[in-house]
Formats: sequence, C-alpha cells, structure tokens
Amino acid sequence: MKDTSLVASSPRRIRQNNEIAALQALHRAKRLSRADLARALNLNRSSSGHIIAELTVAGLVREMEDDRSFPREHARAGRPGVMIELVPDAVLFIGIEIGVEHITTVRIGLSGAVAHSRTEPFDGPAHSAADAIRHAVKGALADLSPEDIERLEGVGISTPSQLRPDGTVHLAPLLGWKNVNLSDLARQYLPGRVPVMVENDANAFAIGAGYSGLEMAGGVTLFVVMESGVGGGIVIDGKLLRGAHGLAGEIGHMLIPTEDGAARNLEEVVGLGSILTLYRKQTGRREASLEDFLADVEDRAPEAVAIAEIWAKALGHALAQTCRIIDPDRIVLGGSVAKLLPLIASRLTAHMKNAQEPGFPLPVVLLNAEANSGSAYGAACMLHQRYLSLESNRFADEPA
Amino acid sequence: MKDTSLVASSPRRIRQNNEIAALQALHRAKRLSRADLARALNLNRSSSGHIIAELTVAGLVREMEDDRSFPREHARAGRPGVMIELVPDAVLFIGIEIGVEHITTVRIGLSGAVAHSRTEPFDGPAHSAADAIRHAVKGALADLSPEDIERLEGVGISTPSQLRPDGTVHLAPLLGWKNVNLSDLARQYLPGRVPVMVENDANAFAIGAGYSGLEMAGGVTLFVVMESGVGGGIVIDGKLLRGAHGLAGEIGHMLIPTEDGAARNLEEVVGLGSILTLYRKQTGRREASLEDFLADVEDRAPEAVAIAEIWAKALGHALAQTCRIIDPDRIVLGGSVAKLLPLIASRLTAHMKNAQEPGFPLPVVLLNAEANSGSAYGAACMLHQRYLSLESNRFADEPA
DNA sequence: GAGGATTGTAATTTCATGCAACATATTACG
DNA sequence: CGTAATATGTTGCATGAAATTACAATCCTC
Repeated sequence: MKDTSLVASSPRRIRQNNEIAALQALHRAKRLSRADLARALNLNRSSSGHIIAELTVAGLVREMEDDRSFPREHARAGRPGVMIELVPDAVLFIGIEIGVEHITTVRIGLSGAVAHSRTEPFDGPAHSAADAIRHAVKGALADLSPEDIERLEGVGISTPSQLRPDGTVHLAPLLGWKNVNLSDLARQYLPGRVPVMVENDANAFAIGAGYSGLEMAGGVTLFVVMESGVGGGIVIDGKLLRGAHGLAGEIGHMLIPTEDGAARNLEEVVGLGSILTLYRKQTGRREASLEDFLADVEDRAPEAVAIAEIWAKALGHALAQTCRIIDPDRIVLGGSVAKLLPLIASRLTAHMKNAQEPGFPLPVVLLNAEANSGSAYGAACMLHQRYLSLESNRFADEPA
Repeated sequence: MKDTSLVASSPRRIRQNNEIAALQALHRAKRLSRADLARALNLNRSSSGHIIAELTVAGLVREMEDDRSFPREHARAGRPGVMIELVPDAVLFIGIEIGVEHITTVRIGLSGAVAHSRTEPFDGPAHSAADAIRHAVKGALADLSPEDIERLEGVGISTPSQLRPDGTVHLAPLLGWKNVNLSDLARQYLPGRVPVMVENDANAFAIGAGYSGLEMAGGVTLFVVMESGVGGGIVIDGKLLRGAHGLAGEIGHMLIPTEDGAARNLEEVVGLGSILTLYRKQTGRREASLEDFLADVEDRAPEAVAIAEIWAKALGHALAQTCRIIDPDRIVLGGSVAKLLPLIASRLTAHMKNAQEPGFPLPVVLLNAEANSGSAYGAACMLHQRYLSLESNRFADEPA
C-alpha cells in the first residue's frame, strides 16, 4: 500500500506529520520547550504550541514538574521555557526473542526506556512455531493489566531465521521451522489493532544497539553480534538495511582464508564454540568458560593470547573486506565474545590495516556493552520506531 | 543545514512538495493525465489541476498535442484525459567526466534524455586539477547559447577519486590530485545560482545506470563497472549509498584467493589489463584486442575459454562475498569487460552458487548495455535527481 | 529597580487541499 | 442513431493548519 513516490500533504496530514516530527524530536532530546521545538522543526512558536497542546490532550506528552531539578545550565536571559517530555507509560511495546534455548521478553514505553525484562529457558527446536508463538505471546501478556493491554501499541518478534519480504519465515534451521507466518500466529492472541513485526535476530539486535545509544548518529553502522553464531546488521541513517532477503549484514558466513590454506566461514573461526574448543584443548581444562579465557588473555597467558590472535586476524580480515563494500562510519561489536575487543583492540586494527591497502580509511570499532541490548529489545524498538513514523496507526483509527 | 528530522510542511511548502511529487511521477511515467496524477499522488483531481496549472506557467510541463498518435490502448468509457508531459528543454543539466585519458561531456534535459554528448582526448595526469576543471567546464559551456546557460540548473563532475563527505577530493591517485575542492574550482566559471556536485566515477556510473533503465526499481542494486580498473556502487531504493568516505561498493580491491594460494585484488584478476595480458600470452598475438578475445570465447577456443573461466571464478567469488554483506536484489555489470557476461553467464552463477552455502538466495546478474551509460551521464543524472527533490533551488530563489 | 531578552498565548490572515456540482467527451448498448 | 453510463477537467466554497502580529509573563543583567 505504501507508494514509492512521496505522498505527502493534505490539510490535516500536515498536522500528523508535524506531530510525529515533534515526538521524534522529543525522543532524541529527552526534553524540549515549546520554543526549542519550534526551532528544531522550523516552525512558528505558535504552531509549536498548538501541536504540543494536541499531543497533551492525547496523553503523549506533558510538562515537566521537577523543572527545578535541572539547574538551568545555560542560564540565558529571558523567560525560561517550561520543558515538555514524553509520557513514558502512555503507550507500551513488547519485544520477544525466541531463541534456541530461551525466550526473552522486553517491555518499553514511549520514551524507549525498558520497563520490564524477563528471560526463561525454552527448548526451541522441540516446539512447533505455533506452539512457541502461543507460549511466548501469552507469556508476554500474562502479567499485563487490562489497561496495559489497552495501551499496547505493538509487538515485535525476533527469531534466528531467514525471512521473506512479506514477513513470513522462509527457513529457520536452528529451530527447524519453515514457511510459517509468525505475524499471523501472534495476532491470534492479540487485539486486532496491535501491529506485529517479525525480524531476524541479528537485524533486531542491530536496531536495538543503534537505537538508544549514542550510535544513534547518522551514517553507516555495521553491527556484529558474536555468540555461538556470528550475525550482523547494517543501519544507514537510523534505518535498517534489510536487503532482498533480510540477510544484509550477515557476515558470519563470509569465507576467510586460514593458515592451512582452506577457506572457512568466519563464524566457524571467531564464534564462541571455536574459541572455547581451542582454549580447552590448549589448556586441557575441559570445563573452561569464556570468562576463564578472557582472564587468561588479560594476564597474557601465551596460549590464550595465541587464540585471541587467531580471532583478531580472522575478524580483521572479514571486517576489512566488509569495509570495502559498505564503507561504514563505525563498526559496533556485541555479544559475549565481543568482550575480547578491549583486550586486543590494537591487534584487530593492525590486522584490518594489514588486510587493506594503505591509505584506505578504516572505521572505528566500538564495543556495545549496554545492558538493554539484545534482539528482544531491538524487536521492541522496531515498533517504537514504527509508532513514531507515518505508518503509526494513531491515524488510521480516526475515522471511527 | 539539512536537519536530520523530517521538516515538512507549512501552508506553502505543501504545494512545493506536491509539485515535486508531480514532476517525479511524470518523470517515471513519461505521460499522465491530470486524473492519473491525482490517483498517483492520492490527491483530489481539483488539486491536481491546480498543480499542473502552476507547473505549466512555470514552463516545466505541457499538454501533449499529438494525442492521437497514441491510439488509446486501453479504450475505456468516459471522457479521455489530456496527457501531460515534461518539457524536455525547460531546464538543462551538464555532466562532466574527467578521466585519465579523456573528458566526456553530456547534456540532459528535464525528461532525462541525452541532448548532446561529446568525448575528447585529454591527458589527465599532465594537468593540475584547476587546469582540468577550467578546460572541462569552459569546454562544456562553449557551445551553449546565453538562453541555454539561463536554463542551466546543475553541473555534475565525475572523477576517479576518493572524496570527503564535504565534496573535496581527498586523493585521486590516477590523476595525481590531492586535497582540492573541485566544486569551488568549477563554480568560478558558472553563474552562482548553478549547483555543482562532485562524485566518484564508479558511484556516478551506478547512479546513471540505475536512473534511466528499468533497474529504476526499488530494492538494493549493486553496479559493477569493469574496465582496466574495477569499481562499483550500491543503489538502495534509487538512492546512492556513499558510505563514510564515498567508497561503498568499491569491490575492485576485495581480496580473493587464487590458484597459487596468494590472495590478490579482484581488479588485478578480472580487469581488462589482466585479461588481455593472459590472452596475448596464450595466443602469442601481442596486439590482440578485447574484441578478439570475446570472439574466441564465443567460438569456444580452449585458451580463451580457460581465461574466461578464471574470470568467472574470481568474479563469482567476489560477488558471492558481497551478497553476504548487502544481500542485493540484483547485480548489474557494466564496462567493456562486462561483455563477457552473456557468453558465460551460467559459469558465473555456478561459481557464485559454489562460493555460497546451499539455500542462500542469489540475485540475478544483468548486463548493462545501454548507450547512455557512463559516469558523465550519471553525473548529470545526479543533478537531475536533485532538481526533482526538495533540495531544488527552484524554491530558494523565490524571496527575490 | 529599570531595561533587555525570551517564552507562551491569542487573534487574524493566508493558502492549499477536499468536497460537491457541473459541463464535456467518449464508449456501451438498445 | 440516440440515450445511458463513465470518466475527465473546471469552478466555487468550506476546512484546517501554519505564519504573522501583538501582548503578557518571567527571568537575567546592570
């Protein structure tokens, strides 16, 4: 239904457009006076006032009361403005991650802050898609009051799967699912009004990692999440690049050369499994954990450092190749294995430089260590983002 | 100056927005009646009429006279609409490609069709940037009447160089340039009103190849241009992905494994130089041309086929790796070497499948054989695209 | 405490779109 | 061949949102 051409404009659509812009500006800035908003949107103060008046009666924004708590850092002359903020619990978004071993559920409010988070063990491959969705969605709704459900404005679902453009799961090898429409399954347990979105777990992670942090900056960002598997996502100016089959950014299966001459998948070299296998073999400690390994690297134990060097070389090669193609502004690493980064960041950049021609600019490589990352959070962010866009169904409801 | 937030809408901006949408729709559809336009833009017929009235007095569109020449293919009941079209020579855009050996100049009109094209030999490395720009721009303006210059709405410049985000040349190794602002140089010879844009030649080619053809479709398209060098560009939903340093899509320097175990640049294997060197060595004909080689491949001469096989394998590997990262909907090959594609397309796809895991979807690989490709054309298209967008300075002029 | 500066609000104006009605032009059908 | 049906283009009017202007309120500086 969404036209390719820019379909803007009608007398009332303008207001909707500006209200959305106002909400987005408030989301970014946390708090803004009416005059600030007018400047940010190139609007007249008068119009700005009308807009926030309408948003106030809608219950989405409010004047901040504890104005005094912010001691007016830039104390300029003139009457101070009253700060406006989003009402955090005006609406509610749920993000669900169905993994191979667990289900994680996250709730966020209009401000994007996490209101609740829960993880439970779950044997994914043992369940059908229908069972898993029923269990996950009903579980997510269980501790919600009727008023909460009234405020529910979106449910996002993240799974380790390959999706079609229409949102159906084409293939989820780790879960054994195939050709199922998770949206339709989930909608059975939700009010019809509530929008549902499904996304690949790596892509959802990328959205989440780029949504709250300071990486919200524009440009091209490559997110790489490293656990037992290695996935990734590309975010361009705050928008996810999905690609033709939702697989953009999946660098885990890039071929990289190894010492023995054979080419192997990146994820087979830098994934958690490979690292631990090597480390356990080297040390003989069959129960050694990632934390043990990290501690050894920090202490510069030779075996551990050698493994970290392999890791850095393989990852550096893959990232350098990727830079050739998308030329990112920054690369953000996440997942448990990424904790290696601060220990050998200089080796990684050295290997990247090495795999690249001299003079080719390289992006910064950052570690994402935020607590509220994870693809469940990202799935919730997707719907938060949708709500703060023209696709929001705050408008479709009006003809009632 | 361009805010990151969506700054739409004021009472008059709406009209500008809709006029632009109308021009874009007319550009895509070639001809549209007022009622067609109203449907395309979700507008009322009345508003549509007002808009094209305003565009008509501005001289940008007109009613088609030879209405009869189109024998009404879908003869439905009802009064037939009068078709509206863009006035091709209402405005003028110039694209200039400064290469290592030649300068190409292209003029296009509002409809995007090429009005004029000229190529002259030019020894790029022998000239400073200032000299080259002066020569190229003055040459491009030489055969223009004063009225033409009045209608000039943009000049695009394409060079084999690495650009900074602000449009200055960071480094142009083939030309020996460094740290020059080509826009500023070019503006000296142009009316101040005329916008100037500078772009990498591979990116400009990508824009041009995706602008007129049917590849104008949405989604992700990877364009690869293969001459002596191998460059490329990525177009997402009609917009160029530049990347942090304008180097996105430059797959020519990807490392690929070769038979002898050493990794080499893609462009050193599949570029024109490598192919001809191999072919000349194999056949002993030191003056053999690319056409000779292509003819031999078509005749299935064993030496030629073997070289083509190397080409297909290397290219297939690189494209497969690229698909892992950006998951394109389609790949379009251009440049003289791309003529190999139709001869061994099946081998290329076989190698791509081979370098990819089973089940991973692969995009179609197409050949761009259009006459009006080339980065000069693409550079002109950039300005055409800009004119049909909100950045157009049709609006900035008004306060006069 | 006076003056300057900035904010929020109200009244008025401007202007593009939507709506409804009508004249017009062509096809479909008896 | 004439009437009905259908679609287009135009006109006048209503609606609604933002710009403009003016004004009161609140704070800082001197």
